[in-house]
Amino acid sequence: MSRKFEPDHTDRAILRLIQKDAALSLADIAKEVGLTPTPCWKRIRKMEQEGVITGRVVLLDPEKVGLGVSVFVAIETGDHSAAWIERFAATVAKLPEIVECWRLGGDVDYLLRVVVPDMAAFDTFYRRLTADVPSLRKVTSRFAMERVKSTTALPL
Amino acid sequence: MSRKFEPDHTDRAILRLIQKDAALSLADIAKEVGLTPTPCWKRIRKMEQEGVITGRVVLLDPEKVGLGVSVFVAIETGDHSAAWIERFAATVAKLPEIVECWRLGGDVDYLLRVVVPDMAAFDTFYRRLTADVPSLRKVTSRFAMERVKSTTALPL
DNA sequence: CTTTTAGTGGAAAAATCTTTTGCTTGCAAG
DNA sequence: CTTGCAAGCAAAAGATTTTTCCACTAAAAG
Repeated sequence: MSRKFEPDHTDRAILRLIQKDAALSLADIAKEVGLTPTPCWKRIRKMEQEGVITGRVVLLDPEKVGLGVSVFVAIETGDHSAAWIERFAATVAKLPEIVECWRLGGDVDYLLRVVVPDMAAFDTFYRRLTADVPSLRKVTSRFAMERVKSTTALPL
Repeated sequence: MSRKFEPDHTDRAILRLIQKDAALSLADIAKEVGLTPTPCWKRIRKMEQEGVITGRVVLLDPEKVGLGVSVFVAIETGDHSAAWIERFAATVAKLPEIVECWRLGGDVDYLLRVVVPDMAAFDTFYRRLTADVPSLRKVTSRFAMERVKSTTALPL
């Protein structure tokens, strides 16, 4: 499952470009990587089919849409059963404020990033989370003061 | 600076759609939100000009391109001077493995997410980071075992 | 040595999508 | 009233994407 794809130099050049700006026309991409639009398009289509490219999305300015508050929530659970994990995953999937959830190794079991309009909304979220998920041993919330860097572009 | 934009119901519907799939044609978006392509296009262009939409990007499967390891690095600094902060920010901007960097309130000063191919690469990164940045009081690295959820779509 | 086949690229045509233009309507300020 | 936006629609114009078909190369097969 999920066999690796071996992008060559040109594939990587294409990916580097469209990871930063997916609005580039094929003609522009082609010129940049030294090809014509057709082979460029074939490479991109192939990478989409192979699942290397998982999607094209629009990014928003959180402040501008009134969602300027990001909170990191570190969770330690007291229950590591499969049933608990499943339930937790379901809750995470259900709550749209949770934009990221990682299972970690070490002292912290899960790390979430939660996006809300303000502190009051976070409180509402927090109550819902702790009400929905049983056996939370320790929950630590840290508020983001500043987004120093944030990119969706992987270091290719 | 960065005045807020007040998207109406239709704007929000458009944003919800293209946050998930920016490859949708105007005709599809228009049909979905109950408009024709032209006003749809005008709304999108306006939101781009206003800075609500900050970009269009392609997302990749990290595993497929051999960047399956994400590490969260929590940093506590011993120096809170403006000079240190500036230097730290410069280093963060320079290192492409750092895909996210947040300044937090509370015990942890900064939280980074670092993307690398494997543990060895993380070690290389870690040495470079600690060599480049002075006055790090405490650095805690936590490895991601599983990406339970990860979306670029804000909860509109 | 050929011959074949798979892989990669290119030019041009076809199909589709984006962007512009011009017109219409509704509504509110004067 | 009527003037002046603001928002939407349809159709035309302009680009871009996608297809089709062909050429070239290198490596495997005969």
